[in-house]
Amino acid sequence: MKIKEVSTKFDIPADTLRYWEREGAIPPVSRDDAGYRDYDDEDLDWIVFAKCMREAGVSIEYLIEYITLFKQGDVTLQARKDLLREQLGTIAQRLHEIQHTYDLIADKVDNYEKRVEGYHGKLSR
Amino acid sequence: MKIKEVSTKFDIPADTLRYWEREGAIPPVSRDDAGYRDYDDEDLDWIVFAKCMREAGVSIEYLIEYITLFKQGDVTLQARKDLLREQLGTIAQRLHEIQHTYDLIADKVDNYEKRVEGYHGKLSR
DNA sequence: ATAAACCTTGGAGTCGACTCCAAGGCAAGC
DNA sequence: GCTTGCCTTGGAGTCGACTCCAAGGTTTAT
Repeated sequence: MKIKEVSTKFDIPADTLRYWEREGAIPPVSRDDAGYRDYDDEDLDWIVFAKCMREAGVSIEYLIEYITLFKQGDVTLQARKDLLREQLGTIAQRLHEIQHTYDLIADKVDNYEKRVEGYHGKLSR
Repeated sequence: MKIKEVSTKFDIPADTLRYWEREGAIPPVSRDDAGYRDYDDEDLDWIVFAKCMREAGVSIEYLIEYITLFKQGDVTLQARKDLLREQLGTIAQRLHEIQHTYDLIADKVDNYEKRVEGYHGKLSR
């Protein structure tokens, strides 16, 4: 799968895919004879992983750290687990914050609902 | 309440509080005789609102838009409601993305849990 | 009345994460 | 074999959101 297809499929700019790889936020991608990126299933899994993490607000730096450990093999299993667990905590917290904001705004919208009605009532009288 | 107290109370750098105000992401803050910011309850409410929104990933630009409408009074009630509702949608989406990532990582951690056990088992044999 | 600890503004600097070239190689259709 | 369209790299540029001065005013404690 060439870079443009991947870009379209996951809705991530090709430049960003290259950037992630350059930085080491995903492992090096397979290449064809011409030196073109040719993503296999494993590469795609990493893209999905990186995309999810980025959406959840995990920094590139964290991803790099994770990949660095990954490249060192099974010796780093524990370390990777710890890293992920730490992220899990951060994400849980973020989740609660956003949940909280969601409730707050939902409430505000409700209030506006009423006020807008009242306002129109006044105008039409 | 002076800026440093507010900064400590809400754990937001004073520079950021000034920045938000400069940009118009919150309305102008009350001042004392010396020209020092002296946050009243209403000002604090705006800080809380801005903080929540920022944590939920809402851009400064959106906040400015909201404040701009707010300053124009009741004529913009409907517009403000629409704006908030739009944000609500975006935040809901973000919430689901993060939830999804949370589940994914929780799963991954579980797997690591097992693999780490196996790894240790091998070593001690 | 002087030092320490606040505060002000305007403007410059930083940082993370892209995003956009330029210069050149490869590939498919006409 | 030439055009069109994709691909490569390295490096520069952008953008949002802070973050950090410098120069100067105020307040408080000693």
